[in-house]
Amino acid sequence: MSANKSLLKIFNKGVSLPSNKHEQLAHNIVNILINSRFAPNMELQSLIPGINLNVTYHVLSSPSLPPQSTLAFFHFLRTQHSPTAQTFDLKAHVILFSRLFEARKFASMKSILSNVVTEVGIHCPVKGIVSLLDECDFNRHFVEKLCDMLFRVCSDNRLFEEAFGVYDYAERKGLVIEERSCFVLLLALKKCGEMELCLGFFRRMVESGSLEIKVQSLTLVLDGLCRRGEVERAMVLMDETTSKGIVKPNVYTYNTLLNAYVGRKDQKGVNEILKLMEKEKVVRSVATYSILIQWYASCGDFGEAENIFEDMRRRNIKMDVYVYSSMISWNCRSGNIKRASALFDEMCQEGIVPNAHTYGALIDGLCKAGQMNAAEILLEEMQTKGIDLNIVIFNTMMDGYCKRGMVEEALRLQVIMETKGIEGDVFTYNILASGLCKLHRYEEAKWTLSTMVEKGVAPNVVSLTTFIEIYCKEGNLAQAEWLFRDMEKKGEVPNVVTYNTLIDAYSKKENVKNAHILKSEMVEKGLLPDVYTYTSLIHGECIVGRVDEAMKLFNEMLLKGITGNVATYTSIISGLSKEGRSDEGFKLYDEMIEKGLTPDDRVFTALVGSLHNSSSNGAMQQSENREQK
DNA sequence: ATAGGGTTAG
Repeated sequence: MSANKSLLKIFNKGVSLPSNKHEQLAHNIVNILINSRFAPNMELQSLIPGINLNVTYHVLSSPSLPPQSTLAFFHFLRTQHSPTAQTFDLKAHVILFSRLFEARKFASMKSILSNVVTEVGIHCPVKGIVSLLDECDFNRHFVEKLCDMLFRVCSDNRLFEEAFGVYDYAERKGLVIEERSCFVLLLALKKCGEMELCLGFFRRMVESGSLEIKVQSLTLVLDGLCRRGEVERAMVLMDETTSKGIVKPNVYTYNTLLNAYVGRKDQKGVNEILKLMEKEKVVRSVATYSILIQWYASCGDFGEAENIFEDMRRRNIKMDVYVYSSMISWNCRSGNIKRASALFDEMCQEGIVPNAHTYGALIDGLCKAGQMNAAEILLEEMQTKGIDLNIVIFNTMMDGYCKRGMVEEALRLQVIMETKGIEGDVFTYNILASGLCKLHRYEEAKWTLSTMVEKGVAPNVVSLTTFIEIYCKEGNLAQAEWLFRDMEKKGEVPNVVTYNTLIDAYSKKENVKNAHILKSEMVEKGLLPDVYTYTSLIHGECIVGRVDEAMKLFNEMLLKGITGNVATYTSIISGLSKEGRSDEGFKLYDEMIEKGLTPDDRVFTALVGSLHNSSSNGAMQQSENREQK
């Protein structure tokens, strides 16, 4: 009711006299609308040329017209083009909003507001609406609601400047923006990666004092910080807000922080959160257990991961598709495909429906184990169950084929994928290129990597490293080195693998000097040499006959806590054998067995060969003893 | 409303 009083006030402002004529026309229109049961008709259409803004204001604010008809009239104006005058503007919108507000038609209000805010034709719609609200003496509840809605619409449309403007206005006028709306802004800011703004706004929310901060808002901000690696800042923020009793963290909050610490392998942090949860008597959820499984599995402690899983059963925690997918994935990664498959069957029996992630994990496991037939069966099962094959599944299958040298099958899948309307991504092209490279089909590999650029897919470090690898394999180290340096100029950062690729190439070309230079360079850049770096260098030193240098590198590697793999031992044992140092060779062979590594033929050949060069017969004796075992 | 799961190069 009081909204109508205000309407007349707005209406009178800036209306040029005489308005009688306009008033009369408005009156006629209202009558036509009422008589036509509020549906615009031909008669109304004929009046269009006479309608101007003043007429519109009158019609929209007419108390005798029900809000539904006001809305109908508004839509009618939008679809008609007047040859003589503008028929509606921001002010008309605001009048309409006040009518819709009266009728509590909030959904219509919001959708029209959203159109206004995003419409290209209107200059500064948000500022315009705010100043209209400011100038006119509207019902306070209406202004508050419209501000809240405007704020939310701006947030939804990522118009952050405007949203802040509305918030400033509301704050100045003492109007309340709902917490839920603030949450929408926080969410949008986080999604856009605007974490500083997000955090800043959260602080404003806290400082406003008039808002009851919900735990969801806090958790969202903490998660945003954690995802940027700023767990410490997140912890400080949680301390600040919880110690003042502003908001109480729940299991989601703790899971967020726990997950962040797990992600950075921070044992102390993990323990701290678990302790806090216990202290605050926050009960662990399925997600908490899921994160703990991740924690133990990523530390390589699969036994403890299984224990957690069993513990969940004992505690009657309801399992879900996340826990099973994670367990399946970890079992696949640790090479236990049987267990992974059993878990898959088990979840189905328990009525937990596997989704694309679950299938993805198992298919990847099967592909990596070389069981392409089983993977194909699962792929078909997905289709019969109506689970959409996504690009990750296709990439996984393609990689499986490539790893087995079945590039044609991978290419066939690429075609199927494209006919399904899924365009290849950077993974697809990298997988195909490396598959071709493995088969020494370098021209096709290069062609694949060039095609991706034409298709608008930006190459990443992996693509460029593969390119470098191709040049290396072709024996064109100059071109490889050029691409490597050019990559840095382009702002792409070479990683450990990139360096390893070149180091390996130089080592194999017996240019150990350059290989060492690259190793120093990567260390300078803060990249940590890994088992591949050392293996390449050791191999390089061995083939140029500097076995002592190789041994030095080998010990340096162990000192850094890096364990050698089959290739490392093979290289060093071969190197020692060639020099006839069979005692040392056998010693390393034992070490290798102790570490659970399976030696391949090359190791045996080398060791047997070493005996011919060896002056020690003890070694021969040892070897015979071994064979008896 | 906020948290947890699957893919790539040596």
